[in-house]
Amino acid sequence: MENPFVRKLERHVRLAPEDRATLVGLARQNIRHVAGRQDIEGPHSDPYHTHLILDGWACRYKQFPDGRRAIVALLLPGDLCDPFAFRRARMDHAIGALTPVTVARITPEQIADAVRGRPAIEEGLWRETLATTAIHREWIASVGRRSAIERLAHLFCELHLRLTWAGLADGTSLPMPVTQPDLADALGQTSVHINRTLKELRSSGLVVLRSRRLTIRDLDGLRERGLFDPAYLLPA
Amino acid sequence: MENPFVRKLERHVRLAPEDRATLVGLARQNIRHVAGRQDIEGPHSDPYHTHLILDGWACRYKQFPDGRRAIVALLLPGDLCDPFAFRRARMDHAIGALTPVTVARITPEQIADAVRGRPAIEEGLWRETLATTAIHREWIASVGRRSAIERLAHLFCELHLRLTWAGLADGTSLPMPVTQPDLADALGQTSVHINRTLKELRSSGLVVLRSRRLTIRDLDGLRERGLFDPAYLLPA
DNA sequence: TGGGTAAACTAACACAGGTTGGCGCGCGGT
DNA sequence: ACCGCGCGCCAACCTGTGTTAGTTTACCCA
Repeated sequence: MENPFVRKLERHVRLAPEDRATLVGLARQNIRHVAGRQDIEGPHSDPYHTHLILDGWACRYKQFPDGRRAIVALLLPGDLCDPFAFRRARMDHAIGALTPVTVARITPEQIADAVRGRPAIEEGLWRETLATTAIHREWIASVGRRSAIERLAHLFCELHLRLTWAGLADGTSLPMPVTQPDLADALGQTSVHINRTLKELRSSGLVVLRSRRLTIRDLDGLRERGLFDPAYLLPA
Repeated sequence: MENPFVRKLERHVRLAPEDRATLVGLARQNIRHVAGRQDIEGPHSDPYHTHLILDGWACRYKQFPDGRRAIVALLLPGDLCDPFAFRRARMDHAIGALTPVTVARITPEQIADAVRGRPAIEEGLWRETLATTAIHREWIASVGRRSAIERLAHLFCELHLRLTWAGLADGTSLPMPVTQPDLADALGQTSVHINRTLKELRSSGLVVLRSRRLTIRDLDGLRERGLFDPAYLLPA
């Protein structure tokens, strides 16, 4: 069973065995467990470490004074939060655990060491960063111009691919350990409407979501419903 | 009258005179003019050059098969599109001119040359890139959780600061050379509703938008209305 | 095995924002 | 000076999604 982090980087670059060993080393030190619903990094903190998600799901979110919450990114196992973030000090948002989460805390020095003399790793981290930006752009388009059902279908398609590449999906069935209010905050809707939309996706025979697991019944249909084009996720 | 590009980088790092000269040099070669409503970079192109906006406004946008358009970023004078994008080949979106635009086309080699031996420039480009990501996150939060009037107020506040830092705002009055349908596509609404919202902002005495120029009548009020916290735009 | 609790689910109603269609101004071109 | 047309603007109507207020289900712990 291979490391999701290594698997994901290998989509972008060819890694030598020593590259792989270096990466696995990063993922073994400084392990920390965070309970579900707890912050991994507070909203105004001054982060020093980068976090590598080893297990569980987390999110970046912004919270408004009146309590409204916007989830601006989902962080899955193998995702690295801001490998180069040490260049910017103050957090303008927070990182929270959606489920119980295991992370490795990595220092800027460790990253610098891992990158030094290992161009493949640097290139891989770079491409991951660019892919993350592409996901941000797609989310803006989604929340701005997709309907409720398109948005949900699109998100499911994205997560299907991301989890597949991390080695965490079982063909067409994937873990989905988040609540409906979480999905609502990620898609800019209410949990009530997420529920309605889920029902519609189910009754159209596209997906089934049960006991924290999503099963895609009709992948092509789902992609069509969500106007999903995987181009934005693909490596160059 | 100083270069907006140089001004913006100087918000992040201290530049030596030779740094400045290098940057000004980048902005002088390979000038290209693009008419309004034309693409600077097509939706599936394989870009080689980075574009530095010298004059006019542009945007990144995604277009759906049925014609819906989502503007996912606004590019103002002094903005550099993807300084490091040469690492990723295929465009998953397009870059279009909203007004007539003047750009400098910059090759990866030129960027590498400018960065070599000039750590301040590299650091500055980095921070600009991180700031861009922060803007993306804020837009996701905006479209996801802000109401129509909050969204528009927030965008105006953001543009006010960005243009001020580029040296293009006149105190509390700024150029706003985009149409209402453009604003609608940027904020995930319809132009009709943008118009309604604009009227509301006007009648509350917050802003006036006339002949492509926005005048902010009550900056504090506008920021409050848009739940605007400039933290996400600030350098570390 | 039951009781507490968080999440899933639903129905009824409310409203923000979308849709359609139309009017008129202002500006660029001839 | 006139024409054309994109854009700003507006009104009436419509609908997708939000709101409120539950009931039901599933699961954890005593």
